[in-house]
Amino acid sequence: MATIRDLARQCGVSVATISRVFNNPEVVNAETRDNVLRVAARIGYQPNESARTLATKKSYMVGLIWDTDHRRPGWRHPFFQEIIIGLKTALSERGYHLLMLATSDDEGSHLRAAKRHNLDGVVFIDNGTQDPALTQLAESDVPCVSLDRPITGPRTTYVISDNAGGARIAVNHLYEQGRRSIATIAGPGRTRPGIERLDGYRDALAALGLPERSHHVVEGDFYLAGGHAAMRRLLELDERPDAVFAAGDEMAIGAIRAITEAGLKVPEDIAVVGFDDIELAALVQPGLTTVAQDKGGFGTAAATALIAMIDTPATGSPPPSVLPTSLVIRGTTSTLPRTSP
Amino acid sequence: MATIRDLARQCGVSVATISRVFNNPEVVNAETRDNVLRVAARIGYQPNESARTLATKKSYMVGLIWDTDHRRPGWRHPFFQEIIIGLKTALSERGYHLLMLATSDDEGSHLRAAKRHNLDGVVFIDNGTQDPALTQLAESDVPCVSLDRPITGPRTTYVISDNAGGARIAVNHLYEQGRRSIATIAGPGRTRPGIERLDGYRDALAALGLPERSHHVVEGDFYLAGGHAAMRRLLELDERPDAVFAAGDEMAIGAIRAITEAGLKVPEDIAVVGFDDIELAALVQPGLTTVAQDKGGFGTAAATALIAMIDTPATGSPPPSVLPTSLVIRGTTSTLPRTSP
DNA sequence: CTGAAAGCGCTTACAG
DNA sequence: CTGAAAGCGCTTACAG
Repeated sequence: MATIRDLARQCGVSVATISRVFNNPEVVNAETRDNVLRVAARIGYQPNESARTLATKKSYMVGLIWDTDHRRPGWRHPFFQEIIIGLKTALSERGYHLLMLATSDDEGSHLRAAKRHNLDGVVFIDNGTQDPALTQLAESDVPCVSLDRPITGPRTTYVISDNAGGARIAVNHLYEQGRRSIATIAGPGRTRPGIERLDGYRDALAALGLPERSHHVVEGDFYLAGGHAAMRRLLELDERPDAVFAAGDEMAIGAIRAITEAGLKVPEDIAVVGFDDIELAALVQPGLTTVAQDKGGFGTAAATALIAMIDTPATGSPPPSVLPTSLVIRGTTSTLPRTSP
Repeated sequence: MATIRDLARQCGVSVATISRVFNNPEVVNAETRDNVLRVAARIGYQPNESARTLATKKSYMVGLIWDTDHRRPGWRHPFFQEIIIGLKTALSERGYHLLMLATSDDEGSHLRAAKRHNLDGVVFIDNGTQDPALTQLAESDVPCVSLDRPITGPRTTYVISDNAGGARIAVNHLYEQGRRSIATIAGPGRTRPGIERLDGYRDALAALGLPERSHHVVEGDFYLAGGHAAMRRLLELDERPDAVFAAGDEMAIGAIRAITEAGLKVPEDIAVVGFDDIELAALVQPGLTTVAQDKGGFGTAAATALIAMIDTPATGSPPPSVLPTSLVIRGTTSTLPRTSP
């Protein structure tokens, strides 16, 4: 590997000039600059990032904390792949790379890992726990962006979907389809999306003048089995709902299965709306009507917020990004002719 | 951040001794060592990775090249998430981190990016193209592991599933279920898995003494729509098959849809076996019998091969890893009572 | 077992 | 616009 010294020698200039050509080109004489660039290309010179980071304290690397512990199945969510890609793409447009941190790096101290590697920022995907290592990181001076979980700190913000708004859209849609007995399979009460989607459901019912029946609210776990179990409980009610808003697509699919097993039809007997718009939603039959989250938007918003904090040291914490959701209407709420794939 | 100099001062030793405590502990006096460790913990010292990398040329970082270009939908494959997690996990157990490289970093020269960042190795996920930047990297002295695509170089190896073996298992299983007219929806002929799975299908037919009918082989694209279209062609044949081996789960699901639309039943009229065992395979109804790939195994095998090359400079290219596949029997080939989720 | 010193490849005031 | 020099925080022969 050619070093800055080699290049300087070949160009007959000092290493300082070489450095300027790459970091502050407008300050060097055009002719010298062009020559340096030409020679650099010829001998394949490129600055060593470690040396650069050591000198500048800037690594152009953003850490990603993504807890993939087997014991917590949350990471299986098909969203993460799209979120990470969105993040990676948005970051790399600004010249940053993504460093995936080992889960229990440095005795679980993510902050230490961030310092060791001179990370310019960190983004973390909610792991559903109140991990003290994440809190410590959020409270530090390292720019942080949290996905899907509100968390605060001097240079910390978060990105989240408009969960309540999405839930309202879902309920309103069911109402427009003529449904008047709308139940919900909620997410776990300890998760932010679980809470907010339930709030939105309640708000929508109230706004529509529909009574809220406590037995029409059952809690699931965001997974298929939980949705299935929750639906069975709803089916046992005397006052059977004619529609269900499930706070997650997997639960919605579990619910549909329970409905079908009970000999009822979707959407004729019970209409179903999910939340997320996972790939599967379009593939099941009938297709699942659902509230789509802007997966790519998570990555873009996170990258934007992070880079704002990185580039402007004076910036404290930008306001959280609340991503709009949108309704995707498919077969589970509408009896229009089904389309072929 | 405390530096090695601070720590040395507080311990009353030289920086060389501090360095040894962390890199070569057995060579320093036990008492001194314990004291250094104690003080280090107290003041929160930890070595700066950039400085360390600059001095040693070893970054403990492995690059991941994962082409997520929108124009190529291949990256949507739900496998990648599991593969990446397996890789990350296996790597971090050995102290390595994963750096996700921007797709078109440095004018597409991944080799340059690897050099700049002092990467110890690189793994790349097949993007389905003959990317010259990948070839260049494979031919360099940088340890490389390719996933799902054979590629060679002085310090390059790859990990791939036993595609032909998996295809044979699938066909044999259909045979055991009494099927004698077994068609296949093959993967694209330009992809390695596509070719190998077709070979396995042919081998199995020959071994079973079944005739191979050319019109029973149709090519798909690994996606649902392709599987659907391919199946429609098979259904138009005079000699309709009683079983189909689809070289990918999404194609299998597309095929099932086509069969259902034609008013036929799975598995009664036509049994179906897929390949991959994506999450969806267990969620569709009836469940999809399929040849499971060892997703986690990709990551583990890649990490093992890479670290062997990194740790032993004398090592050339380890032999490729061929991961065993296994049959997962579900409803599309068996009419046993369906289980609830 | 330990220390002084050189070196890794950059950047950046400071002079000119 | 350019160069000499110090410095970023480590590691590692080389002596002792």
